[in-house]
Amino acid sequence: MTTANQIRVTLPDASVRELAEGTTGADLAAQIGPGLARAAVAIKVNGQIQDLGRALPDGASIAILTDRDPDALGVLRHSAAHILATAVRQLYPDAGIGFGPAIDEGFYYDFAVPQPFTPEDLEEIEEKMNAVVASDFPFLREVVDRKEANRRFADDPLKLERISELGADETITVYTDGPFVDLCRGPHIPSTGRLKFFKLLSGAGAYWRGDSSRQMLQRIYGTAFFKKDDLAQHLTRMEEAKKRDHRVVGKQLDLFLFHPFAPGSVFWTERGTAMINELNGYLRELQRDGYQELKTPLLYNKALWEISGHWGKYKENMFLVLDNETGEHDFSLKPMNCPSHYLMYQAKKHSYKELPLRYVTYDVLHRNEVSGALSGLTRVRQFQQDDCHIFLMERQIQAEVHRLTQFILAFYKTFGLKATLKFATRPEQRVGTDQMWDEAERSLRHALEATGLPYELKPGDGAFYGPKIDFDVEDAIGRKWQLGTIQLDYSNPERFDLKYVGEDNADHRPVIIHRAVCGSFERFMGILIEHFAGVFPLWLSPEQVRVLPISDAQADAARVITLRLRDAGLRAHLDERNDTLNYRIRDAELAKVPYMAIVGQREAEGGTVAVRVRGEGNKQDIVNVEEFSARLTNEVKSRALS
RNA sequence: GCCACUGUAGCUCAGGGGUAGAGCACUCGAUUCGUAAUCGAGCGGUCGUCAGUUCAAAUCUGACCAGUGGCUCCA
Repeated sequence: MTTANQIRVTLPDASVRELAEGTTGADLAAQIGPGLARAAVAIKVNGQIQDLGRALPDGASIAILTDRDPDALGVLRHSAAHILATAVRQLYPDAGIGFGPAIDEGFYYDFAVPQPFTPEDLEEIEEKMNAVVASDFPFLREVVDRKEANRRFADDPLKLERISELGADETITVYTDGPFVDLCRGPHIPSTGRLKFFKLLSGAGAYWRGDSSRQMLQRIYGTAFFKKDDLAQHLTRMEEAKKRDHRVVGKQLDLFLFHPFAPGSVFWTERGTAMINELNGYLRELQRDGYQELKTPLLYNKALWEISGHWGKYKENMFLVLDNETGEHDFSLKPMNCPSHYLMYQAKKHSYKELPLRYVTYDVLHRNEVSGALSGLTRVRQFQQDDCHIFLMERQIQAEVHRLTQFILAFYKTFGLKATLKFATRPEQRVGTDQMWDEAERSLRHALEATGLPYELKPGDGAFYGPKIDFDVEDAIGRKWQLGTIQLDYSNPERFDLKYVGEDNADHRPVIIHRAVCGSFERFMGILIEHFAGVFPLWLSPEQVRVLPISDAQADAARVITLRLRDAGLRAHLDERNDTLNYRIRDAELAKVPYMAIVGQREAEGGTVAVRVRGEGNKQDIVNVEEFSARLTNEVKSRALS
């Protein structure tokens, strides 16, 4: 039993400590050791992160967070945002204060100011932040009542709006660091001096509350770390990401281009087209068995979209086409394949024996994205999905989801992409009854759990017609991309009155699964370019071999070799330009060509080539042409990563 | 669509109120070369588009178009 004025807390190693009532996290850290006292950033009390300065409650299980704890980084960054606001308020005393959270890669803060911040402003603000850090102001937490909160933020309508939305039972807290007071739930680092390594990165406009009908605030992005090296590494990684940006690499390697006459639509060069065809070929190969590939129209009468519901919900995103006979925009380019597959399904009577019936289509889709949303290959107006719709019976869902999940994960593995699964449930904007959603979510979740794979829950993130499993992949430099999806749909079978004849000779309603693996070829290509930084595996390389005669005397021999490699199905090119061998080797290395076949006097006479492997420098390997060709075709076939 | 920034030869970029410059690429010539840039010469743009200010605009202003970073949205 604890005596009066004593409390007991449990530490992570399960040991129990008796402390004087009123002991704070900082006191406890100091009791345990001076090293910990210095390293402590915040404290976890019953799983909740709190300030070190708060008194510990009796009976709590606690853990002191040091700068090595990932949770502590969020605290640091959130405090960095406050320090940013502190600096901005000193330089711009009238600036309104929006939100300033920690985010994955750093932090931001939104300000209501009459003029956007310039890069020079950011430098000045950063300097001011350094002064705030040097002052080492403590972060002071205060609990205030609503009246007091309104009084303190009387001059800031953004904060007043936020206060007015807080529930009656919510504790209102404010944090003060030196001259700056902010409405904030915390927690924070003990004092501003703990922020050592940070950098402001950019300014940008951002709507208040993320609502495009509200005022535009000026957001400042920055990042912060506990260790100097971590910050340096992060900045280096940003540089690296910039270098492998698919728009840069795509130009260097001559894969695709854009033109102002077709904003948001890709022109694939010969080399880029070769890659797209490889991707598509691989998908076709994987779906040789059990799938039916279809081609369907691109242009549809609006009657179809009225049934599908897109005319109401999605019209702004559709390219409408004028019908000269009616003078109306009665037609539209399809923004998705689903309805065309339903029409194909409807066209015949189906037996339960055919199910699951898998339709796959690579048709071109058009979505009229707002101009500001377009971005390289990742967001375009015209694209191709590897779109598959599966019509099946409810009792087949589990096996099918299992099959699809394995399929998708195996596909990503070919590229060395690691995937994580997310389960997304009903969104606010949706069609269908709650009962239908209960049913759909239960089946999909059950099927997902039966795969035994770990997954993350994303409530409210489902499609408007059903819950889904999303596949996020992580690329070579640790960035995440949402790619594949498995969506369960009980709604469209109703809308389109889809049926199959059961064993009982009666009509039944199938369920639909929507499935994509790449998402879109365009975006997937963008991701692959950045993932591989242009150094593609052989099977995917736009140019697989470059044949280099050492001098004109070997030009004929080299030409014959090139043709033999092409006959073997390899993308081989001859570089017989009148330039030095060194020059042409450099050129091929920069073009990331996986193999160079160099032909000199000796090779021409011996029916061999001197093989140079991309990135491996001068390591001569003299190989018979047939052997070389076979080696490469095998490597292509295996789709090996390197 | 909204906020900001950017838009000069095929590419990367410099310049900047008096009608444009570099490197690479390209063409030609010389060189015929053994594993990451041979030498020389030449071609090439009216400075995103359209207006306006000015004696004079690529340079200043405005609108529009496109791109970039964000917001919104999303494959």
